[in-house]
Formats: sequence, C-alpha cells, structure tokens
Amino acid sequence: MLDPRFVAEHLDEVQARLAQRSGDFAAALVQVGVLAQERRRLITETEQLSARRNAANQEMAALAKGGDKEAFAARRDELKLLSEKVKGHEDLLKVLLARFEEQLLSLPNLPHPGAPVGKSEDDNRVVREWGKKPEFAFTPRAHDELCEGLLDFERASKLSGARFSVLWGQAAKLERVLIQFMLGVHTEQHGYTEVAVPYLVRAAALLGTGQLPKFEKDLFKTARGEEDPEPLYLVPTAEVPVTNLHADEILEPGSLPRAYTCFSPCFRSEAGSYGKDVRGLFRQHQFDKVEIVRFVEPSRGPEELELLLGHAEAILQQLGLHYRVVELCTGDLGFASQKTYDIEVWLPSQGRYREISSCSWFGDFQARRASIRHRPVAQGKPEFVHTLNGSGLAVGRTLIAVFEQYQNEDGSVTVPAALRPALGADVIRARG
RNA sequence: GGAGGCGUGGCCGAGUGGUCGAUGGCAGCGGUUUUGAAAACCGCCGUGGGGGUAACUCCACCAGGGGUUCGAAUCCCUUCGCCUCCGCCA
Repeated sequence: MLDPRFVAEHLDEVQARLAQRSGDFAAALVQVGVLAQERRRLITETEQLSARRNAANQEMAALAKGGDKEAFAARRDELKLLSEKVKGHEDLLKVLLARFEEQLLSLPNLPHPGAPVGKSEDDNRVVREWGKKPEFAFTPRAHDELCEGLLDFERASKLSGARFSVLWGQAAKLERVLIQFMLGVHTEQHGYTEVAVPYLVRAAALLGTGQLPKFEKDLFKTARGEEDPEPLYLVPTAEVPVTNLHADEILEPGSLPRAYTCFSPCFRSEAGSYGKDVRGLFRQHQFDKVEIVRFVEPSRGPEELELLLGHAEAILQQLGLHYRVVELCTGDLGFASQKTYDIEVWLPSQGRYREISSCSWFGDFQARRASIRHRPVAQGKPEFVHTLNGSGLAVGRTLIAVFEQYQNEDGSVTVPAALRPALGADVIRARG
C-alpha cells in the first residue's frame, strides 16, 4: 500500500508515476484525493465531539458523587444527544475509512525512478549475460521430447486435468535433488535461514503481499463446506507465507537484515493464459519453487536487491546454465514491486531466453500492507521495513533448462557436475 | 465432536461501571555512585491517528465484532484464539 499521506499530498506526482505502469489509475486516484480530504475533515469533527463528551462525562462523575439528582438527570438527557451525535460521526467515519483503504489497496506500487520506462516486456533492459549459448551439432529438442517417459502429462491429466505433470524415476529424483541443492546453496553459502510454512493461507496474508484483493482470479481457493466464513487459499508462491511471518510485528534493533529461504509448491490458476506455453512443464497449475526473502532496513534497499539477485544467479552459475538478467520496464512491473530483475535462462528449443526467476524490491509497499516494522534504535519510533524476494529458483523451469541445455543427440541428458553425487548418475536416459 | 476454564501494555500481574491508557513487578534504555563490575538509587520506557514549525495537545485502542449506559477493561450477546478433561484420528 502506498503511504496515504504521501498520496494525498502529492497527487500529481503519484499520478505521473503510476501512468508509467500498464493500467489506468487516474479515476481511483481522484477518488483517493477526495476521500483523503473528507477523511481529515470528519476525523477532526468527530474528535472534537468526543473531546466534548469526555469532558462532560467527567462532570457527570462529580455530579453523581455530589448527589444532586435533578442536575444529574437534566444533564444526562442533554448528554444522550451528544453521545448519539458522536456515534453517528463514528459510523460515518468507519464507512469512509473503509472506502479510503479499499481505494488505496487497489493502487499498485510506484515504479522506482530509476526503472526503465516502457510499455511491455519488449522494453525491458538487458543488464548482462552469463555463460555461453550451448552449441549443438543437431537440432536441439524441447524438454518434453527428451528422456522419453520420464515426464508424463497424459496420466497427470487423468488425475487433475491440463497443466499438471507427473515425473517418473530420474526426473522425479532430479526435482528433489534440485530442491535440496538450491536450499543447500542458500543456507550454506548465502546465509539464509530455512523455513517450512503452511501452503494454505488466509486472505489477510495475500492482502499483505499484494495478491488480494485485485488478483483473486489467479488463485486457488478452498472452502470447508458450503459456506466457509474464512476460506483458505493455496499459496501461489512461498513469498506469501514467508513475508507474512513478520506481519503485525515490530522487529527489535539489530535484527535486520533477516534472510529466509523456503521450498514450497506453488499453485496458480493461470486464468487468462489459455493457449500460452501449453506444452510441457513450463506453465503449470502446480510447480515447485525455492524462494528467498529478505527483510531489510529501508536505506539498504538497492544494495540488498543486487545481493538477492546475485544469490539467485549463483544457482544457475553452479549448474552451468546460460542465462541473462533483464531489468523490467515500468509497464512490465508486478503490482507490488518498485524494481524487478528477471533472470531468463536460455532454452535452445525455443531459441530464446525465458523467465526462471524474478527478483523484486518492494520498498515499504508490502510492509505497510502487512504491518511489518522495525525499531531502528532502542526506544525509537517503529518504521516500516523494506521487503525483497526472488525465486531461487523455479524448480520445474530449472529442470527444463537442465534438460535442454545438457541434452545429447540420443535424447539423453548429461547431469550437471554439481548434481551428480546427489543424483547418483552422470546421465539421465529415457525410461526403460 | 462433548464438558469446563481463560484471554489486560515486550513478559508477569492488579483492576467495587465514573479523570483508568490503566497500580505494581520484571526486562529494556539513560543517569548517579564505583578503579571496574554487581548492587542500590533517580528518570525514561505501548501503538495508531488528528492539529501544531515546535514545546505541546486532542482522539482511539484492555483478543475481534455488536449491544446496554450520560459514562464500559469492568455488565450482556457473539466470533475467534488458548488451556484442561473426555471422544475420534494421520
């Protein structure tokens, strides 16, 4: 959520910066401006009335002690009216505050001033490339044509429909080994604390990270019985439970930065992506991901993003996978993010780079929504932290990249050196 | 699922419906004392919001929501959470 005060006092600037995003927020902003003024007026009025009532009630206490019944009764009738007036104002204020917050929650984060301005992913800025495109003496195949029999979409469809997968044998094991490898690197080399969290969360958690209220259609929602007053949602990313670990907390001085890594399956309805990436593992309703999340001091935001990005890149480097880093332009930025780097891995069968990680700096946008604060100095005022997160990495897509970049002419796949001991094999072959 | 109990500030723990945002203790912070430390003593020590350059001031919050009342931490209803006993169970 944006700072309500800042928005109210800098409507033009906010309008200009949001205009760089995709989507139209002009109308919502006008609403916010009007509501902000109305809010201030109503608060002042309500509080003045309450102050009057409070003072009068103290006189009542004295009268009650004094025992002057007539004066007490007369005053009481008068005060009843005042009390009702206060209640009326409080009700109005409650409604207005709810509307104000609703509008604010619908606004995305302001793009960072340094972010490249653009409309779509074509305007993203390439930051760097790492490694070399693998050369093949044959036409490279798509991942779902390699190691035949290990990736089973027919049976997945029987169980759950489209966009699910079943992995057999060495593919299943590779998935597990990749997870283990990634968690190992982040905990042992990058100083992250591993955490295991629930995969079903309340709406409040999704509100905190920004998936709700706007993107409910992208989520899987569960319900206990016909009418569930508090439905739970399947997590679309571990970002949600992990970031919200510190919701409604004030972290004591010296406790930042905090760095957590978490494996989780991720569930996404992929509404609106019909016809996109329908083949193979690339876009699934359920996929595995290792996430890295950082809670940091606001002044450290920029360096922390570079650090986090480096941690995600390290996985690809240790696997020897060719990739590039792009900085998202303002039009391609996610709802909650102010600055994002995507890591795109090279897929020989498609002849292009595809997203395998997204590393974002949210400023205090999520911290404000989830109320995650820290105390910079003992006895000092709490302030919002900055949150960052990134995929480190999407496991299924890493499996795709390994398959494709390490493929052999006979359809087998050479195992990257870093994974050989854990996998217990140098080559993965078609199912016998 | 059945029966009972409990939810107060970082923690513990008071609080006959009327200056209670809340006594007290612990922890924390600052200071005095000390060669140093401990102890002792003094002071500070919740969050959000409104107004003000500021000093400061006002409002709200005693699990959440609703109600009674001139007035609610205190009474009533309700939801949630925790604990104990019984049942069921991976």
